[in-house]
Amino acid sequence: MTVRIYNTLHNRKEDFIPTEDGKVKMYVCGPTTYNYIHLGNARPIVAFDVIRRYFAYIGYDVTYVQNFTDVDDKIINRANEEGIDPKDLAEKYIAAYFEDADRLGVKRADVHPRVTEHMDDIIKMVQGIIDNGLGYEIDGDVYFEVRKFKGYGKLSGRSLDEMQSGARIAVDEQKRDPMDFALWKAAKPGEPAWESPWGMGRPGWHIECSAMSSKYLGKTFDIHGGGADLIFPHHENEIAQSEGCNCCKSVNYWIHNGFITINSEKMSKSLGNFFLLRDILDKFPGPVVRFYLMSTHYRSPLDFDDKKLEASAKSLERIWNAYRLTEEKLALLEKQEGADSDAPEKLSAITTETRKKFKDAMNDDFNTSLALASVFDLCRDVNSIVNVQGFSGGADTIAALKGVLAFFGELNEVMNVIVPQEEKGDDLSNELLNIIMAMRTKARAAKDWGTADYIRDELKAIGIVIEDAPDGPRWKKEK
RNA sequence: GGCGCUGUAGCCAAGCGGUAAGGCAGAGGACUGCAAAUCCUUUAUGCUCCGGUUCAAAUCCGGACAGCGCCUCCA
Repeated sequence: MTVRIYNTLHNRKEDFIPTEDGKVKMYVCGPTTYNYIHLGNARPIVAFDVIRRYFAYIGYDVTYVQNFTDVDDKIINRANEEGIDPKDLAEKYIAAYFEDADRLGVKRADVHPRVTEHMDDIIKMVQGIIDNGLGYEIDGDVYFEVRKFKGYGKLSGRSLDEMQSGARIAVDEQKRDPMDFALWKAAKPGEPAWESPWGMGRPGWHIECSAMSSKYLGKTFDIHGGGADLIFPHHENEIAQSEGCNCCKSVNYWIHNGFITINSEKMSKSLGNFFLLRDILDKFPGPVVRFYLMSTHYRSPLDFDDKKLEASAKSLERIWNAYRLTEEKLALLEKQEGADSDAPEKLSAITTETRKKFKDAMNDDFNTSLALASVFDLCRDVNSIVNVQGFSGGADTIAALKGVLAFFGELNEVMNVIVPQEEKGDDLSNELLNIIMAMRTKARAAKDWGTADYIRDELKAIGIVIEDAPDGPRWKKEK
């Protein structure tokens, strides 16, 4: 079965057909690095991380490019406020971006190009647009002439005339049309500037993505992603630039994620109702936040509050418990002799079925919510097989349990939250805990419930949870 | 004003014409010294409302109501 993708260009789901067999070339708009990223920024980062991981999982060779906008009005303003060099400011927040993304389990892109390192490519593209008769220069500024580009508006589904009637844009007198946008801006005093055929200046906002995507992925590539608020004008303009310069279709599939909302209102920097990702990550582990972001389809709005993250934490715990239970059962069985039952066949049937459901869900426009439902089904089935009283087994059962753990690992390649991260402490504290657990076991044997419960309560207070499982007591760290 | 999205149980959320997945919370039961974890059972004659098409609609069409987004920097 092929992957189906909701393509903003045609407002419908379409079969994914790569430009080159077996390969996926995708570009996602990255952050403007003038601040720490907020939760809303995290959504596309995770959504497209999952998409890219999924393509790799089903055998595609994926090239993933995500840019950093490191020259921009906001960066310059902010740097001026702080009295530092814009370059240093951008570097600081790029480093912070990677810290945040790492905590969310996001894989690095194959290339993270920066605007400041691609001035030649950008200038070349602006020149190409001018040479094709779609750009014009006035006093060091270069504009794209939208009226000259047939098909302007095809992504956002608007016509120039409709937009102008209700537009709230200030008309710049020197532009030929109010909708014309800047490809190159003449330098103002005190701003970073680069040499160009039109004098010192810097790129407009949109041209960077056109220049860098075609440089790394080719003139025509498969997937371009970003937030839904980028559809217009950013992505519309990208199409105009890329196709206006290269004279061929630039992107086959446009994918846009929905917004994170607070009380049903869009979370955004301009509204001021945003939460910094790192602040949330200080309250909830990365995998919990990642799971929360994947629990809703990427195109739907996702409302945020702490309660939802708490529910996500509990849901995730359920998956992790199933994994641990299997792990412990396996360890137990490896130490004792036993005979195989029908467990191996059942376990293998379950993984086969789950793998199919998981893929079907993901193939249908990356339906992570449905895909996770199949994982929960898997957990329930595995738990019920493994947790029966007196469950034992021989070589086949042991192999099947190993297979289940491997399957969790397989799913983890895509979701990256299925397998619990190792949370054991250092050797010394593990040894001490084992001694304490042994003391408690003695107390319980002597029916000294007071001591046993005291130990359990005190450990709970420092984040160690004791469970007296049928196979014996075990401990784990909370969350 | 133009374009577009959304409305499913207490909460979150799948579903895209064939008779309501999954998670959280709740109830009952098994297991347990008590818990925890786990399992079993249970929780929407109904999917904002009103019409229509169809043998069949949460799903398609029309209308109403409510909420939201883009059209301006924004993921």
